[in-house]
Amino acid sequence: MSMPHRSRAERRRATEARILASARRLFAEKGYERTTIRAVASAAGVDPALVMQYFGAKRDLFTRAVQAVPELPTASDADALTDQLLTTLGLKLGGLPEGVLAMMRSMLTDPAAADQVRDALTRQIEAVTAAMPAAEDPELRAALLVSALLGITIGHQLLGLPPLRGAEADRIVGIIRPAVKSLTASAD
Amino acid sequence: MSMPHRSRAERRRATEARILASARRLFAEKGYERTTIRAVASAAGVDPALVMQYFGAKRDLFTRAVQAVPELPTASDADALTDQLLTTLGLKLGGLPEGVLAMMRSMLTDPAAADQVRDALTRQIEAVTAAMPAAEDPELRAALLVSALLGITIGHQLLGLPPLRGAEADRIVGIIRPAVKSLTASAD
DNA sequence: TCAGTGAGTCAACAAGCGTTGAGCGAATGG
DNA sequence: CCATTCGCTCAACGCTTGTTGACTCACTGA
Repeated sequence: MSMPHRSRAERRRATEARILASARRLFAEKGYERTTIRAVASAAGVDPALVMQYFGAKRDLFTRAVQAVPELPTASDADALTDQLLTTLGLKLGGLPEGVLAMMRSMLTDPAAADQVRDALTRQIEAVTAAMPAAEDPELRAALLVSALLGITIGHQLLGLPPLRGAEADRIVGIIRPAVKSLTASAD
Repeated sequence: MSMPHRSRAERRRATEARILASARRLFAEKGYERTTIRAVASAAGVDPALVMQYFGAKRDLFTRAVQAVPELPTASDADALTDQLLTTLGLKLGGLPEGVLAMMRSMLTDPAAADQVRDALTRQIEAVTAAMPAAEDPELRAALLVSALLGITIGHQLLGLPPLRGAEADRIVGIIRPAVKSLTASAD
């Protein structure tokens, strides 16, 4: 059934990956505080002490579990910007990676996660500001736009708001896109 | 200096109120899990056991601390609806009550808080849906609208996103209101 | 074959948590 | 003035948590 004989290094990397995957899943599901090392270990079929041995401390495990997907290239025109926003916040391409969900889940109750999200969103806001034609208050408008999309992501992926829960991403994007475009354009 | 002689009942109600206020502040600041009974008691200048004696259990204290402000009357026309939405999500009238902030702070990591927020938002969504002219997908549009405003509230009150942090509510409302109105109207 | 490495387990620690029951001491009311 | 109530504290409980050090034992490489 299983792979017959793997080298020690292979097995080690496999267990480490299994632990990391369990950690990501649980962090995304329950957040930092309510996820215990014991639960991660048990989900990975391993002793709690091994988790510490491989990752050092719970905080380090969390850091490893949520370390960001590579930054998207800065969009130049409004259409590309819209797509970038929708993708970054997981409204396209079948949801967000579990690590990002874990970070979002913990951002309101864990200061470290809050800092990380704040930084990421600030970068997004700067990109949107730069790509925005000379409207009044471009920074504020960009921040409001990004926050609004964040809220939709939360309602959809983290809170499971009934009408959003069942809706496919395409229908959501279909409704949002024109609104986003009208906000990034200079007209109000 | 202080009130000279208060009755026993008065003093008791005063301490109970002090405990509840401390609980609200800490729950709003740190969320359910990271707020300890000991911290609440210490902030209220009181022994932890007294908190239990007055409120029964930590969960009950939380319930008391976040019990909702009275529901707003359902708006009939689009303008009133917009105002109601902006007010409910704390974007008008100088921020949200601390109990609501506490509920929001905990909604991603505490299942009970999540349920309560989901219910409150669902009611809001139903109100918006009902008040919306016959557009396509009114429920989905309403849910997206409410989620977007929720996101703005989070970015503003809970995350403290730099460009939103300094902005007064009036400027934010000034930018949002036309967008909300254009979304609640039937045109897309 | 055999010392040695290293993956993984076991048992325990200290700290912090929610929660409890007994007790103190001042205000109360007759 | 005395017995009682009651707001409040004290000290401790049982439990869970992150974390650690010693141990086991299968596999490695010479």
